[in-house]
Amino acid sequence: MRREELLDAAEDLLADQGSSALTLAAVAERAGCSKGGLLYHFSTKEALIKGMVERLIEEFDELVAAQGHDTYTKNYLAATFAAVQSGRLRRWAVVTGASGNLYLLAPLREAMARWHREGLETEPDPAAAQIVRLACEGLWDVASHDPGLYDDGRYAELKRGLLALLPG
Amino acid sequence: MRREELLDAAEDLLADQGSSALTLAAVAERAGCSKGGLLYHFSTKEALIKGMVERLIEEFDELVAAQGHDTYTKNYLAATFAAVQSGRLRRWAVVTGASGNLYLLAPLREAMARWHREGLETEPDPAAAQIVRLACEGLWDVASHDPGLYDDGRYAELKRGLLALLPG
DNA sequence: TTTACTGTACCGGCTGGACGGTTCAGTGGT
DNA sequence: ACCACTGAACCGTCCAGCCGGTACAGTAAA
Repeated sequence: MRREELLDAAEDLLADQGSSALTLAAVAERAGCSKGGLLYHFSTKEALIKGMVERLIEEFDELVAAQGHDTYTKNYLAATFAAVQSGRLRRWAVVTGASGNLYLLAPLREAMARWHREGLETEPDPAAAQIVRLACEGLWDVASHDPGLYDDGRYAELKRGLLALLPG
Repeated sequence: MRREELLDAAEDLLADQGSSALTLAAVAERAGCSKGGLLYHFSTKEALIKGMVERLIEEFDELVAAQGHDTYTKNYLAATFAAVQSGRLRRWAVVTGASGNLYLLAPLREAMARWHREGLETEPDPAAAQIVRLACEGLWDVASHDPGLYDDGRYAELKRGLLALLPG
């Protein structure tokens, strides 16, 4: 399926050249196909961006669900580290791609609202859970702007520190 | 001085219409002046964006310095809450404005790298300080995408919770 | 097993419009 | 006389979306 490769190409472009580099021609070239081929899969530029946003949300939700802990926060924590360390879910790239029109960003904002509320009140220590989730958010942000800040050892240490804040 | 108003207008536009709304004509109109007047102060669009980025960094650094705590992390925490709750420093808007060309974003990335390293190792509990700073980062992010998530009471509670993680 | 047809996937040239940036002759307050 | 603009005209570039075409795989009647 060429669709995924086109989304990857768009994210590549955003990640290493910024949002003004996201033109249909550039995406097509990066993916090794023609503009017409790109427009066959995504009939407008907006559709392409929507595609990136939806994929990001779906994949992260799946990643959270795939963790085997007993609270949403712990799963969220594990998923965040998995996403950030693998570098596969480039959230910042997608956000900047969608930042042109706010309604393209709306699904992501809704998802974020969900990620920071889901199951919060039923957790053993809601205040700690909230802090951990915010730190995860911050980690994602910092890691995309300053990739060299943490190495694997630092990540592991940080993860232990965050888990220690959570009861159980 | 019209300069500040022009920067405000640009941020307004970014905050409530997204980055593609940032055109010279739109900024001028929003600020209530002409395109010529805008170009009198900022001779190119890049200069305007650079202006926003520099102002954001300077104002936040001043805000941190203006707090009276005994560690950088505590000052950073207090400054973040002040910035987020007042809504005056619209970091997200500035970031999206600058996300078109990565070199415009570079000063902000350097500033972030600094904010997450400065004085970290000399603090009483570096691991806790790191978590608190990441949570601040996350708070800034979440607050800009989901402004309704926290009210004043929640902010106060969260701030107490974060301060409690720091020794002293 | 040839022919005719259908749908899918993809190509690439073209154009209309928007936008950044420039210039310049005013204007009004100080 | 100078600063801080105004307002409008203008230009060149860039780019999204359109559209006419191509290649090919499957399929099914004759």
